[in-house]
Amino acid sequence: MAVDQLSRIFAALADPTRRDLVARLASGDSTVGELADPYDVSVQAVSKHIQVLTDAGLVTKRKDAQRRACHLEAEVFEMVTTWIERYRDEAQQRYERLDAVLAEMQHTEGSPPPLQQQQGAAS
Amino acid sequence: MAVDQLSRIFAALADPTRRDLVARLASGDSTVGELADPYDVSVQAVSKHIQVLTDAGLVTKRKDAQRRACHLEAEVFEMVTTWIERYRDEAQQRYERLDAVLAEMQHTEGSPPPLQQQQGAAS
DNA sequence: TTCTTCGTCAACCAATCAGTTGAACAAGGA
DNA sequence: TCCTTGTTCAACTGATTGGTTGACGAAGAA
Repeated sequence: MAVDQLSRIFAALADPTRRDLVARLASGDSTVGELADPYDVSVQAVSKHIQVLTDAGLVTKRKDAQRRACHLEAEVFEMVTTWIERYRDEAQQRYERLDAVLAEMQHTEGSPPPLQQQQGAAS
Repeated sequence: MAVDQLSRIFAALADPTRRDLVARLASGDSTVGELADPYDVSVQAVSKHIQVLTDAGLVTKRKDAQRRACHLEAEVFEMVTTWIERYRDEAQQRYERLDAVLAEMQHTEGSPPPLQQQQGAAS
């Protein structure tokens, strides 16, 4: 495999159609045809999207006559959250070490932090 | 290019080099030159990677003479974890419901479970 | 002033991607 | 058996991406 699984997962979730497929699969397994129905692209295009999700390990398929029942493998999400939380926590701890004023900024989500307060990089 | 921020974040993190940049920025702010140093690609290529991270809102830049101090905006990660946890939890709950359904179906063993019984909140 | 450093912009190239259409295949139903 | 349905495969197209090189602007150093 040329690309690691984490890259495939992120790349798979970077597409809004594929995120929508994941969202719908989270509420129940579906066949390719059912999944393709709401979109105004071809079934083949949706089949490709599902293949991308499958390659990333996010979806598995089960044979059901001619149909393919698609199932969301939600455990794979752990790889993403584990990766993110590692660096988010690291950055957060750096924040807290840096300045108590900055620590308060972390609670006010939504307001962009001013750059000036990040002086003195920890390098 | 009307791509939403969540798509830009996932796309930005889909590249191993960019994830490495994020990892390094998590432990401290750095200039573009410092960030570019370890890789054997051109500075321009790394500058582009940083621009992708900036467009996704993951990195901000602060002017420092000719240098640009890059800073990781770790709060943006919340968008990702929020999205993921929503569907992971949903799938997890469905899985538990499915377990109950399957347990009940073990009376009538012999036929594979039809898809319809795995739908939690479809209709 | 001129030189050097740092970073970005512009143009280009090869590879990948998301979509298309048409064909093939597998399985049930007539 | 043939026909229909569900899905994938193959080939193609246009857009995007990750890389390159060369040139440029901004700012400190000589």
